[in-house]
Amino acid sequence: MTLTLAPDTAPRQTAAPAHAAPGASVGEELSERQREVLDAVLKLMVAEGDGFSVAAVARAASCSKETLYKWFGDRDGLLTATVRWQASKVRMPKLPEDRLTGESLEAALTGFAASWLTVITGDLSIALNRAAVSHAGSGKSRLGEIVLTNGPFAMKRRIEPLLEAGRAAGLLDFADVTDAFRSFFGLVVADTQIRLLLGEDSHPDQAEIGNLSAQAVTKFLRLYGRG
Amino acid sequence: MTLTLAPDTAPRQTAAPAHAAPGASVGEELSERQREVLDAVLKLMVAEGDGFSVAAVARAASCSKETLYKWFGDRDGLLTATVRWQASKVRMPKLPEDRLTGESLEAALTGFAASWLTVITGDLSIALNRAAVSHAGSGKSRLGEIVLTNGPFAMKRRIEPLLEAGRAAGLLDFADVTDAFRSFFGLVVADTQIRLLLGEDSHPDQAEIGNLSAQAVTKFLRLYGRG
DNA sequence: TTGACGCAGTACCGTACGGTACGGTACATC
DNA sequence: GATGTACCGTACCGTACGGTACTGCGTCAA
Repeated sequence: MTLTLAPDTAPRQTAAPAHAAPGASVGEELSERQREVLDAVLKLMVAEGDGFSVAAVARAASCSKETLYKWFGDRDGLLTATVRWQASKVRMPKLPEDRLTGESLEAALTGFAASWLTVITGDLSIALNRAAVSHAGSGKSRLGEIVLTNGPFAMKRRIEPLLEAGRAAGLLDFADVTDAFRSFFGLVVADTQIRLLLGEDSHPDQAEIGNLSAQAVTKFLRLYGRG
Repeated sequence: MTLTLAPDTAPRQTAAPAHAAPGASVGEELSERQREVLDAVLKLMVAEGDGFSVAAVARAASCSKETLYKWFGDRDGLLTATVRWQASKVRMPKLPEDRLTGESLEAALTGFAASWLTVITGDLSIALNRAAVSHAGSGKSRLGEIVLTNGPFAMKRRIEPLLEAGRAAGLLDFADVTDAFRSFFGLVVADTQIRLLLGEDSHPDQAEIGNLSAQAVTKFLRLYGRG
């Protein structure tokens, strides 16, 4: 299921300049060529962090700076469109549709955990999170907000229904779903993300991610499972 | 207890230029005036992220740019010295010295949790972590490494002995101390740090931190406690 | 064929910043 | 009182970069 961004996009900031990022909201509104350009930006971000120049983007994407400014307004608009474009590509595992059982709940939780760990340990996610974190510092752009919306908040919104369903089915026991989510997030992510963001290069492979996920879910169920 | 940095400092990078950061290692080696300057830098980082200019530092600290360059080599040296200086100021709660009981273990863990949450939710920590994260991206300086050493790794080194002691006293049960630490970290920090780094301004106060810590420790003990 | 248009390529401009140099002052040492 | 040292304040330099303007080329429509 696609992570739709539109509903979270919030009121477009005060008096957006007329030239500002026509297709800055979702992938649908971007031309093929524009998506190519944004993919080039993504590559650059992975390779060099967000320290690249607009000229470098133009070079990498074989397009002119003028076009970049026409399409995206300014450097920030370009970054914002890039982050949105990437966010629109992220998928999450789907929820079980029929009646929950202990097994299907555990499998769904493990699927989420593994999917989440795979995303946040990816080079792309690391690069985007780094950019968002530094921009959040200088309060100049809304990258932080966007990543927050499509990162932790999106995960929360996706998982909480599953937890509620587990409770409704008598499989889970908790008073506060936010608290349960917090524990789930913590057990799954733990110190992995911050260590990667700070530059440790210990990317777990799929096997390790599988282990970590399974262990995290086991612990979660020991805390919140019923029976 | 002071967080000594020297042992973790590792081999000074290849062929350090002659002018490079004489007092860049620990607080002890900095003059009063230098510490004043670094405190000014800390203030600037909290206020503006790491986007400030060296000229701004000179202005804020009432000293000349030339002096800054003489003392710290270049802008990176200045940042590095600042991060080290701050790290040297952080204290952690001390371990119980006599025989561990269930109560003293729980109290010690809760103390650690609260202390850690207090640190990472502070404006200073957020600013420094942001700077470290962005520098880790462009691989130009060692800020990430330093923060990693004095952040997650320092916490791990401090807590693991406590966990081992708890196991030795028959109060805890785990096979892998690293795994136990991971769970502890996750339950305590959860999504708090990444949300703050991404710009959410929901700083918990001391009461909330107390609650979060107690709950985290309760869960941790439910997972790893014996009896 | 002509003209409008979109875009690549590039030259250009203003500015901000890292880093250096220099003049001036306070203080210490002989 | 002369000499040296440490430092502040500021002017200065080179450069890199954000952003704009202009030129030329291919495409498409009339």
